[in-house]
Amino acid sequence: MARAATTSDAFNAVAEPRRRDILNYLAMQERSVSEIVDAMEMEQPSVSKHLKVLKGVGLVEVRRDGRQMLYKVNALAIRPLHEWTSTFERLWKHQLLRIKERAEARTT
Amino acid sequence: MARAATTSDAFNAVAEPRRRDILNYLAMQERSVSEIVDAMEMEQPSVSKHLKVLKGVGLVEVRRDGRQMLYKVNALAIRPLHEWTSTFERLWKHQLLRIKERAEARTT
DNA sequence: TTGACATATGCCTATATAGGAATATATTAA
DNA sequence: TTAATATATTCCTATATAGGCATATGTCAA
Repeated sequence: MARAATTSDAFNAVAEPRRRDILNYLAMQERSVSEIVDAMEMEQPSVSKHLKVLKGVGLVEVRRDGRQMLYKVNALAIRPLHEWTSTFERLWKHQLLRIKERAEARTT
Repeated sequence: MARAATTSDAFNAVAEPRRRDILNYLAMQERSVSEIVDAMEMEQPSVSKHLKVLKGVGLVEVRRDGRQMLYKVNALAIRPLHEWTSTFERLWKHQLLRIKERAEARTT
């Protein structure tokens, strides 16, 4: 079997760096496709395709404004990723604590 | 061009559900490959390959113990994902607040 | 209606897998 | 040394893109 589809879930969708770039850009405010194209320095069809994937997994929402399509982030769709990573927070804090302890042991 | 390599970074590595399963399992404690195979109900070569990818991006660490290889999570490698998602936390809290406000407005 | 502007979609190609099967490598016990 | 156990690697295949290019669709202005 091949790799999982990027459209399958938010984890796959944000695995693509350009899509994270787009989400970062949209985090500031709602933007039209052409604004994204200018900011990202990507081809317009490429941006439209990435936006389609992001929309497919609910990471962005769109509304039409005349000839323009205005996209914005749906941050709630990112929360599951945040929660998954949070389950490891206890572990890395423990790691950092041990690193700190070792550093102090050396200085003492 | 094709899709980015899963070995390129942690974002790509955790995009694969089976690899997240493995990380979740290892979060509890260090495990040998065969323990992972039994727990995940996957073929051994498949597990070894996923572990190789995880190791490649620093998400797990290994040590040998006789004939066994013991893998454990390197939680610090997950922190960048957590931090990236955190940049959207303000936004989804705002969303939730608005949802709550609307709900209250209806009941009032 | 026609032309221009803003986006989306279709087509094609190169590439990177995941999984299955078979096999190689490493380590320990007899 | 040899057999057995534990993992890793190789080979092969089906599949899912991302990006480039051309083109279709949608909307507004004249």
